[in-house]
Amino acid sequence: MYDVARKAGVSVATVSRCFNDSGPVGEQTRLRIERVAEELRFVPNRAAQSLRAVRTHTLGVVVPDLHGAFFSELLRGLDQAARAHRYHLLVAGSHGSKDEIRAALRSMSGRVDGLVVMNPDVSAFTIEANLPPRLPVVLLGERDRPASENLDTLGIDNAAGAAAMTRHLLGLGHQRIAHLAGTASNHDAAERLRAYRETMAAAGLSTDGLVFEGDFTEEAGYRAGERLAGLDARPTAVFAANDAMAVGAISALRAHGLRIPNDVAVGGFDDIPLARYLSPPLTSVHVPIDELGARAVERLGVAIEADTPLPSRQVTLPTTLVVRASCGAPA
Amino acid sequence: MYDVARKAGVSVATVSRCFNDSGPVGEQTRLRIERVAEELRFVPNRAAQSLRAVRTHTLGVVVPDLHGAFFSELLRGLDQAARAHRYHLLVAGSHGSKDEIRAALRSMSGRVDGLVVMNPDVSAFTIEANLPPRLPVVLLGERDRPASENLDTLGIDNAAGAAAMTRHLLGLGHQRIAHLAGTASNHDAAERLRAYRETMAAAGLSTDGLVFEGDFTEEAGYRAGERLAGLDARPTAVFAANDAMAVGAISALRAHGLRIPNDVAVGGFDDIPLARYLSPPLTSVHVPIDELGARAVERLGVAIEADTPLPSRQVTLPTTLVVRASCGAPA
DNA sequence: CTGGTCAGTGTAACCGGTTACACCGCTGGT
DNA sequence: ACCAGCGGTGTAACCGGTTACACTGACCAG
Repeated sequence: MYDVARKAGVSVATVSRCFNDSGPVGEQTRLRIERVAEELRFVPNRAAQSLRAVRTHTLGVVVPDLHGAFFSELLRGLDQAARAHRYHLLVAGSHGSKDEIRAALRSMSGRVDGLVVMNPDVSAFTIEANLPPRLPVVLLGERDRPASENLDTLGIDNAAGAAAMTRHLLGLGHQRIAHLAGTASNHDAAERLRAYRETMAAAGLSTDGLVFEGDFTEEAGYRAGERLAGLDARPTAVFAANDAMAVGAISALRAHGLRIPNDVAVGGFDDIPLARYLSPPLTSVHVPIDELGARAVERLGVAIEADTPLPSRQVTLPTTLVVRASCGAPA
Repeated sequence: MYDVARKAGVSVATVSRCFNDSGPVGEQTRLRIERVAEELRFVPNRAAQSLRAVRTHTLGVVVPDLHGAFFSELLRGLDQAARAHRYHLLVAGSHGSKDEIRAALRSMSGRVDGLVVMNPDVSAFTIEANLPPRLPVVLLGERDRPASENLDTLGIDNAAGAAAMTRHLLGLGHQRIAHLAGTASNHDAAERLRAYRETMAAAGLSTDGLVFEGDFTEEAGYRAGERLAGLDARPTAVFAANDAMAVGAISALRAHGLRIPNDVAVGGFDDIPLARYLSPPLTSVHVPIDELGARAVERLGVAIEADTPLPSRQVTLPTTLVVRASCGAPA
């Protein structure tokens, strides 16, 4: 900037004002500065700007993984909302490791105005300890009540969704309904499993030997599907804790010559965009993923704008059952 | 930091040295500083650090969209590679608009050490004009030769992949092979279409009425599939310019009572992770998406480390045909 | 003619760190 | 006894912008 100022024969203050419309600049001067800036390919240094302005116009996002349809959707929702509020996104994958979350959070300090954190296993306490005191944070799908005022919590109604799916399958006459569980340490996964168990129990049915461990990947779904296909008392329905595992399970069941939904009915969770295009279209529990992102950004935007700590709230978004062909329900 | 220094009874220099191991600090002093820092929840301001150090340990990523399996995979590849090199990721979606690309690029200045840009329609020139002169940039899938020394180009062999797929379908005896084209302005899409046309022509076959416009989405694939199903001289095979459209097309064809691959053979492009789990598993052209990310980060890392402009290169990664069941080839 | 207003501009402090350099006191070799 | 070397520490300049404040000259109302 100093170079631009010198070459244009003005001071840095004038250049700054010219670029930000933050004060009167003579027409001639403005033109001269703009020409020189282009010539020198001057682009303001955002780090310096945010240092001085204390505003970065950037939101940080920390998610366990960048992989898969769910996070892709989430990121899209966040991106859209962020753009609408004129924010940029600084993204980090934490890969579930506490050290990496720590590093990711610390790397955000001073570079973001607010933070969206999805933390499967790490406590809110750990998050706070690695962040500057007054930074607004929205936690996605957190189990515990937030520890401080700056933490806001946004989750989805896992239990209601899982219960609805289980009841739906029960309503179709299924008795042996298997569950492909998600990553054990994950809160969402645990909730879905719990609701499945409770709903089955409420119907007087046992879940012994019907719960298969998984980790939310297609591969885990495939492996579970294979084991399931070989069972003596084969379940007549499968409720996967997410759509990716449902896809994997269907693939394995098909490979074993079983028809969906005739031989085995299948339901998923998340309702990823792809679900409706699968064959058969996948019955799933719709999660308003993009709304999750939109709400998170919204909350942060308000807190940042007002420069006031986030009033600690806990919001749970509803989930809805979306019936398609994979469960064998009549159209 | 000043507060920490005062409370610990030392100067800011000592606090800095303590945090970065950049100089000797007495054992007692170190303990005292660490205790105070934790108490005050002091986290160093990265913006200030990078301003002084001129290093940000962050790579910028500008992609047309954050949505879909392809970008999800790309982001994952970039994230993995970045982590391996101890870099963070600053992500922006450009949404194909020139203004947004401009804004995204300008927002990166001073916040990243290097940049990965995927620019479907915008010229390398536009990119350079909105970036500081010496910033290393890797262009993903760019058409033109880069304009400057700092621009590196990384692409995939679209033509070879599309030709291989077309030849494969021809080899299975198909004559009326339709093509679901990607976004018209997109370079990859154009290349795939061109190679398809040339391969068909080389086999003495016409492509009149066999090319359907699309935009890389499942929905576009579905719509094309519907039109295709209703055709009098229905194509016996479909080559979609990406897997998402293949999925959509399959869904539509199935909805019209057609069997895959018996009635219509289908091939895709990208080989997204899901492809193998579809029913039937999708024949596709494998694109080393994660390697794309890894290579890009690698190149940037070298240029940053050496603090020398990127020797302008143009690298094209090979693509390979992956035959699965959706094309009806014998196992 | 004078004082106030305002467009247009420059000077310098400041944001929050890093680091070159200076300084002090102690140890140990000669 | 003297000086080099080193551990431990402080001072202040610097990174690249923003902005409060001061200043100048033109214009205008009283």
